[in-house]
Amino acid sequence: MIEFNTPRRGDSGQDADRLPSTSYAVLGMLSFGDELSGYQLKKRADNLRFFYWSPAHSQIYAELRRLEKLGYVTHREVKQMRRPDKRVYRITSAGQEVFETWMNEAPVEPVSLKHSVVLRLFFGHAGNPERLREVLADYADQVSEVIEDLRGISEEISESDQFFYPAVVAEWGIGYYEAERRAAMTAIRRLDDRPERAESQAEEKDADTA
Amino acid sequence: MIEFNTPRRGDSGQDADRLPSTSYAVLGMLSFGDELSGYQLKKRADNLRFFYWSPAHSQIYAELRRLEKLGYVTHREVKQMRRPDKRVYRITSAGQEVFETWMNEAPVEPVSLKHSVVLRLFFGHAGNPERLREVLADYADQVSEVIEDLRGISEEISESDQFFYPAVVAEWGIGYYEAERRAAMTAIRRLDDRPERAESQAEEKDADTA
DNA sequence: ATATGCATGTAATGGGTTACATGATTGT
DNA sequence: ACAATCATGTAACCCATTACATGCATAT
Repeated sequence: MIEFNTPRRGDSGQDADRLPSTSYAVLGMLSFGDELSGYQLKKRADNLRFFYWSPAHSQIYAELRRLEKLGYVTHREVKQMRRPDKRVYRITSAGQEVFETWMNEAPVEPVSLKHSVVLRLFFGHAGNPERLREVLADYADQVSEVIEDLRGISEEISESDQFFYPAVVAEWGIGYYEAERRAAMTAIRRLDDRPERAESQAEEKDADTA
Repeated sequence: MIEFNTPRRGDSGQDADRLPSTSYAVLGMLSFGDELSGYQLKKRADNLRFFYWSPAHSQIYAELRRLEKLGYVTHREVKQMRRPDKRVYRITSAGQEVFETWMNEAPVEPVSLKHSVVLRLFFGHAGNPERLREVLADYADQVSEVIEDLRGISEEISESDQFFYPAVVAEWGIGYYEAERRAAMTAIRRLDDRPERAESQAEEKDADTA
């Protein structure tokens, strides 16, 4: 019988597709066609930080080596006087192809998020309520700054059609962070409005009511 | 001379604080005081999935072993007839302490998110616009389902004061996912409204306009 | 019968970070 | 003079996932 013995990666040396998303992020940044060094790539990756975590520079270099081995990028040594040489990378047509395939065919994955502030809110019973309010307020402030940054970026880029997609993303980001700010503030209000079960005499912890 | 030779992890066998956030998630789930098996813990962790990724079960078991070695949890073997024994874990007072310290003292970190749909939107130039619209619509649908789930959970728990904090988190989640839905739909509208730069004659790709 | 849920774990591998390393240039 | 920026890379580690492994019980 012809049995499909679970075609998993590692079968034949180098497994064609199924790259980690970081690879696609790097490929994507090169998909505009210009040549970029690892250093520049890292800086560009930081622009994605609003909706995608930014890998460490060492990771970018590792990624580039991998992509080159797969034939998706090539590099060229650029000699510079009075500066260390740079190695600029360019996407190959094979790279363009796999990137487009990913764009069009990859399944729609849910966001993966690690929201440590909300995690702390969830476990609010175990902490100091005052401090929790501070944490939330602090978070709301941080978010406000991000919104300002995004508004700035949005204005800069929404003129030119060249940045059409990034502009749409910036708008998305603004909506997202505004929702975060609202949520944090609503949460604070909920904490304030809570009918406290020992208002004045406090000390619910290690007190009599064990 | 008393020199602080960079107290980094790995110095003295087991490094007091600075646990990964997953440890705190596990500790938090045990901070209610009940005994839980690794299996139950995994299921509880899945409830955090709306705002915190859920680790693999093997990771939970590994985490429990680590926490036990640190003295933050203890386990007890529970014999069951006609069923494999279970090992239930309980938080220790040392564990409660470090957890509370984390709750009150940990710095307010920004969310770390990997939004692959937005990543694809950002690189929209490299894909099929029709397909991108589909992806966005698909995402909006998935988000709608999450919202329904959250609404259900919210109604269930918002009665009892016992689930005060989780209820606040559920509300936050609803606000967040509603913003996501709106953002996805706004993005679709932007794509639709875009003044297409070659509407009828198409073929901007590998055509003459190189 | 077969699948699904309960329950626990190990092995292999991978993705990623932090710290270590080096070295020149430009700005303060 | 010192710090910051450009630029590239390695080593050590660790967090985490996937797959492998086992085995009983209940529901379909």
